[in-house]
Amino acid sequence: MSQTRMTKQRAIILETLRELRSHPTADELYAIVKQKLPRISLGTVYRNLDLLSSSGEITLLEQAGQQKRFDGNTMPHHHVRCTVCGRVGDIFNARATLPDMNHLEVDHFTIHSADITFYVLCQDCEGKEQ
Amino acid sequence: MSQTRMTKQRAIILETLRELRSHPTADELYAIVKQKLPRISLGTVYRNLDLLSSSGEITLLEQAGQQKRFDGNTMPHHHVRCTVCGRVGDIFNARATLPDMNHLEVDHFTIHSADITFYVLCQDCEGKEQ
DNA sequence: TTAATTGCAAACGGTTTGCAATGTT
DNA sequence: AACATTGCAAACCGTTTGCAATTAA
Repeated sequence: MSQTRMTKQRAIILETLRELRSHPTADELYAIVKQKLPRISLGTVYRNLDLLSSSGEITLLEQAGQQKRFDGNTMPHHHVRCTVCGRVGDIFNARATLPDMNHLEVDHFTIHSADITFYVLCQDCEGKEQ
Repeated sequence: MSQTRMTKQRAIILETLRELRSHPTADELYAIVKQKLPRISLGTVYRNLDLLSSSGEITLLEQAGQQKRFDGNTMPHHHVRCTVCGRVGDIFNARATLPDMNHLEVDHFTIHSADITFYVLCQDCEGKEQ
């Protein structure tokens, strides 16, 4: 189990991200942080974002950055996605009652569509855990 | 407005994806399609998946493949994402009543967490439409 | 015949990584 | 002193694209 050390870079990355209302990409955050630490590198930003999201101090949105996946079934349905291997399954008959999310008004936005993804640990990956 | 032509490649890609229960990545689909059309290229698979999802015949899951975005706020909340520019906003107080999706049982899966993303056209992008 | 589509290979862009130097504990 | 972290640059990998040849309409 390796220790983690609080570097100036890590502190400023975390502080900057917390202050922002936006949900920046790594390079957007890099541009902002660079104003305070002109010598910081993009690699350091990536490494810290990685570390901070593993420890739960920040969140990586919607599994973005993963490979594209395609679905031949265009009927409206939801998905389960394994947090370990990334595989995706369908949810047609949710036992839980889910509202119809389409054409809903949420805050001041008119929703075009909604995507609900349930994150689970699939049986294969559960078997491989120790 | 350009015509679209039904090529053997396009037909087999669509047919193969529809038959599959999985939600394959482009390279997984390529490997399967290649058994029927040994000379097909990965580029053709990408081009057709792109075309078929623009026309609504298939679906691209969860905006996967886009850049990673990070959120400094770890309080549970949902998101709106602009389908054009990709920018993401927070939904803390949905007017609509949304169920608590965490620690729910859906089908035979135990849900660890759920991510609801509402897809909208943001005001900036709405202004730029003709 | 026209122009959409293909296979190929090179380019692209976001992310990761190896390494020697630096900084935290 | 030990070793986690950094800056830098190169590598990586999924995806896109330019081009000449092919093929659907």
